Amino acid sequence: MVDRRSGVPAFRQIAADLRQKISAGSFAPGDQLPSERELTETYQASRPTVRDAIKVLRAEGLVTAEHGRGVFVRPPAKIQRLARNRLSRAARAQNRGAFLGDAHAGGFTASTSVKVRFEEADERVADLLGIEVGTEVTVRDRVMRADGLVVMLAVSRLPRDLTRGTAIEEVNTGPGGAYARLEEAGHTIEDFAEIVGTRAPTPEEASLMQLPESVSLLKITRIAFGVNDTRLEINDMLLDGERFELVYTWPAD
Amino acid sequence: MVDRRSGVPAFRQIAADLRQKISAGSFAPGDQLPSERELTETYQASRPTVRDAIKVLRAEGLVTAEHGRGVFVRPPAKIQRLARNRLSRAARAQNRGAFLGDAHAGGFTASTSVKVRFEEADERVADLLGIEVGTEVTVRDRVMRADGLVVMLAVSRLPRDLTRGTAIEEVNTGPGGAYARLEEAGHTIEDFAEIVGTRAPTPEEASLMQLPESVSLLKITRIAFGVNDTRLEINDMLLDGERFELVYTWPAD
DNA sequence: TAGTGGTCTAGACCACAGC
DNA sequence: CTGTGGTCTAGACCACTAT
Repeated sequence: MVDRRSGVPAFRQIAADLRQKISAGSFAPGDQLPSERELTETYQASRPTVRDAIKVLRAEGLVTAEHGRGVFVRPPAKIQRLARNRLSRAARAQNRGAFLGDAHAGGFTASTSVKVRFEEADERVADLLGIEVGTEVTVRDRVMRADGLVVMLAVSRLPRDLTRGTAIEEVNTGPGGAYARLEEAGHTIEDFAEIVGTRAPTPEEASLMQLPESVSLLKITRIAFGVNDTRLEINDMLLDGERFELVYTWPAD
Repeated sequence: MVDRRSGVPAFRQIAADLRQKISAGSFAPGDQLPSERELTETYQASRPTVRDAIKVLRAEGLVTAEHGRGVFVRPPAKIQRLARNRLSRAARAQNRGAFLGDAHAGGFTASTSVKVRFEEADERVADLLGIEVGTEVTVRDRVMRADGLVVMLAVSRLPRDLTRGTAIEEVNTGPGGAYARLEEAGHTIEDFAEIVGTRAPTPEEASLMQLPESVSLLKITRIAFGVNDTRLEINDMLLDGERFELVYTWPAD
């Protein structure tokens, strides 16, 4: 039950006990936990105290609560590793864009929905692309799904001068994706940079990606460099932090 | 103060109002918020409701609560970018290990505390280091501080065969850090790989890093490769996700 | 000592899911 | 309809900080 004299708050003891039962397999992935009212009996605690315990487990991503249904043990996320060589020309030559290449490697079926629009560069975009604020940019707004679930949001922006007359302004960019079209148009990609951070999802992102609000997102900004430090594209990506790992490799000098 | 008929929970309305006041500057960084008892008066809500609102702001990293003192507005996080060239031999030649090199670049004063111990490789460690389970490994357990605040936890493990008789088994590894000692001992580092993910902190990590429990951590596993795909070191690092961004660059094939 | 946040209780009513 | 989680109340006592 709960040791009232231990100095450890009751809700933490309850959380620890439930956590242990989950990892020991007493509650299997997908199982429903006892209802909050039942747990008040089990642990001889009030309902807010039991709820505080469940809040801890939710923040850890171990369980999800579904209003009107119950609290369920989340299946452990299948980690999908995204390696930097997903951007290789070899992969493009096999007709795949970056995400479809990942899907191929990860063994899941992928689909994307794309919207193309045009906008004027704001300060951040202008700075990253090395252009003037207000310059027209082509925006490709993509939602990636794996086995039907939304796993990634990506917004890429290119100076419109680079995309005019190419399939980059179409929903379907054709074999090899936008990078292949860029290089066909004579804009060779010399280097990539990725800036990786993490943040909590906005409520809209949480519902779109069907995530509990407590899960954190991996935020990646990729910059594609051309010759002479020109910037060809920036791509802002958001991934479910529990489902993805990123792998980077480089030679030691 | 709180619109009871809007359908929006009271604690979210209160959180939104306080958030707005913070971003508008009514409460400046470092300022103390009104006490929970005062806020119950202001918003005509019970104390648990007010506390739920504050919990939201804590989860967002906007405020911190200090027991017995009050709730304070957190200074906005200064993003520190860690670039892959932090591991260059050039930086080591300037007498700095990776973290102190970062500190130098970031303009903050850094300190570390180190504990060295020895243990037998568990399954994960053995797999990553390419050794047998149970092989003795040297463990360097480090806590990094910047301007006094804990910003990073790092645990690196090396096969003990590589470290015997070197300063890697000492608390102070000497100029250039453990990587410099490895190379002096003839173990040239050929490549690095980093696996980047994110997760919630355990309660212990949260208190050690003085973070709200709901903030997410960047989790990095670095592998240092020697010749012929041998593994020289694995380094498990945890960083405050709000304060750090990682930068990786590579040529486009 | 007074004021602060941390924890906890024993209820209440609501919204949602499923039979 | 019943059972679930979501929200909320009006208190209470404790632990910590500062004076």
